[in-house]
Amino acid sequence: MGRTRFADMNCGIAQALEALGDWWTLLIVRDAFFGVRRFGDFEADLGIAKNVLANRLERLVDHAIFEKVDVGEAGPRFEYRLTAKGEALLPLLTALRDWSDEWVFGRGHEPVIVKDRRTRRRIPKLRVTDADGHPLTRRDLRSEPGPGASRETRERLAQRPR
Amino acid sequence: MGRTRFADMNCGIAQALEALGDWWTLLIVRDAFFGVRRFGDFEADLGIAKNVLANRLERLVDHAIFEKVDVGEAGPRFEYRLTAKGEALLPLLTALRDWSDEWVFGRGHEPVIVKDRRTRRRIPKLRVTDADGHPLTRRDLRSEPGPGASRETRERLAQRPR
DNA sequence: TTATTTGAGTTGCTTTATGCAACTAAATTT
DNA sequence: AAATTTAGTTGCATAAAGCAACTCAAATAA
Repeated sequence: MGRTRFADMNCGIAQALEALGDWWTLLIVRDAFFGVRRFGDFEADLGIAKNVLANRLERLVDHAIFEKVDVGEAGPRFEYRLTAKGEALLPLLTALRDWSDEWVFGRGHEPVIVKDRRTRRRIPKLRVTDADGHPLTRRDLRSEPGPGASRETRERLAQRPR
Repeated sequence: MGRTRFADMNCGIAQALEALGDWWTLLIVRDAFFGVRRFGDFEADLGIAKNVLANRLERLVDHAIFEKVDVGEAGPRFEYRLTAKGEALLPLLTALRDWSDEWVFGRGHEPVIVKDRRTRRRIPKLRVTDADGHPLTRRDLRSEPGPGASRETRERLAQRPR
């Protein structure tokens, strides 16, 4: 039967997890954001098994998050580079780090601080806000079916208009 | 040996994935944001196996993302409720949805649209910005060791000051 | 009062994933 | 020609996920 995949779920979160939810995948993407590009560098930095790394990189290329480039130097030499779709994961990685900086390590115990290269000031934490920039919580939100909603999505949202 | 765990990595992203990175976990949290609270409701909504659901709920309670409450109605009846730490995952879920709305479904094909309950206006997409609200990309950022940085983290950031 | 139903799991078995070590292959350097 | 480097593949052991059947406690129905 294999593991249940989320690819046919009519939900953005499920779709993102289908591409990114395997063990190791987001740490590989994190490394790419730090500038890692080569198979051997991912391997050394993460301590991941070669076969698992090869599988994850293949999947990331299939999902057009990475692009595999032959840099034809000497012997088999490739680079895995972030595409625009991959670079667009910056808010996701930031949300992960924000959350554990606050709730796992605690304020004042962050291992890494991310700053604006120009101004050298910390970047503010991501917040969900209304159109005027006022912070919102789960209870302030209302989910409605969008143009791509399936019948199931419509029914579910009708039942649970929260 | 068991699967490599990320708990001892000195990195916020790794810590978040340690708590949230198992298959199904973030879909369970998503359901909780939609108001699901009972074992049977998670099960029916997700189509997840009972034993896997029980394991994920236990882990989420261990990580203080859910709180297990005996609502003592009739027979064994419990609710799994989001804690403050769990509610703080809103930006993460939003980042996941934002990303696939744009890069998987495409604009105009979103299955679900999230609005401000009061104003009925869509909530803006999350963006990583500088202190003045100007959008930043990966290349505009610089990671520095924080107060909780280990020696390894310091060395790594010194080598790769990107 | 016994039988049935409901919610919330647990147990056992099968199939995938992951971890680990050894091996391959192409091009380069010694 | 032999050794090295990079990027894998293959084979085997263990852990995780899927599935069905079973448990257990309390309420409800017959």
